[in-house]
Amino acid sequence: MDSDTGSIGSRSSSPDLVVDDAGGFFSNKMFQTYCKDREAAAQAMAERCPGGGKAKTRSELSKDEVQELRLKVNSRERKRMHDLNQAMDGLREVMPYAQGPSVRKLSKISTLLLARNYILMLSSSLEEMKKLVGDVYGGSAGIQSRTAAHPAVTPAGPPAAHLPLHPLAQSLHSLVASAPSALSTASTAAVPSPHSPSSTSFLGFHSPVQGLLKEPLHLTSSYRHFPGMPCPCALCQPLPTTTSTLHNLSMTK
DNA sequence: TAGGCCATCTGGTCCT
DNA sequence: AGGACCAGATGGCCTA
Repeated sequence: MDSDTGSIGSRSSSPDLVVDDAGGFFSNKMFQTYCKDREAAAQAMAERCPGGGKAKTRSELSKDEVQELRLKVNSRERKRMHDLNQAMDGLREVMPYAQGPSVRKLSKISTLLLARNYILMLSSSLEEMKKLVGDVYGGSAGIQSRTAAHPAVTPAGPPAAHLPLHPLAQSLHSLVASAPSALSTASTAAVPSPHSPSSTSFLGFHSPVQGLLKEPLHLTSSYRHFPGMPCPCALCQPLPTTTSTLHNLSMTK
């Protein structure tokens, strides 16, 4: 009857979720108020004739069969939403946003906006990095010879991953300090996120073409950048990288 | 208490 | 026909 064996709702505060015998998820109160007896009848019927027998049109279905069908559809929809929430959690995990028991989870809309902005910021940073690398290597001959040696790299420069981290971090720091504000200044258009105030530092900036790199980047107080000191912030880690470093960053409300 | 966020149910639509 | 997807409705929980 119920194929929903997915995870429990991702909502951090879902105290009234219970798992029924069939693996379905119901709110306690909804479960109580939502025709418990009818569900039992549907389950009993499902047990009696699990195969369903000959197909009937919907108008031919009995009340119990309609109810059973309804429960089945509900279960599928529930599973679909749980899968969606799982994907959303996966997205949250790779976001440069503090995670932990003391930190409220990003809302869905905040997660999506943050993800978009983060991607835009990374793209912008990558472009800037390419320019800087091009400047470092200077003459076109050098670049051409290197490019020939590494056919996969773009003429703009070798992949960032091939460079030592430190210069990269320095470049990023200078980039970050000099301008951008992809991550800051939540515009009035930003979705209000009262439950995750820190997220606003990443929300609401305009497209990189228009708004990126125009205002100082307001890193959270957790991301202090000191000259010569290794920096744990997300921006200073080689990309792509594991997200564990991001996970360890904690920002309390 | 209002507002935000969420899970769930439900009916409709589209696709296979 | 069945399933996936979507959007609206509803009600619960939490916070300012």
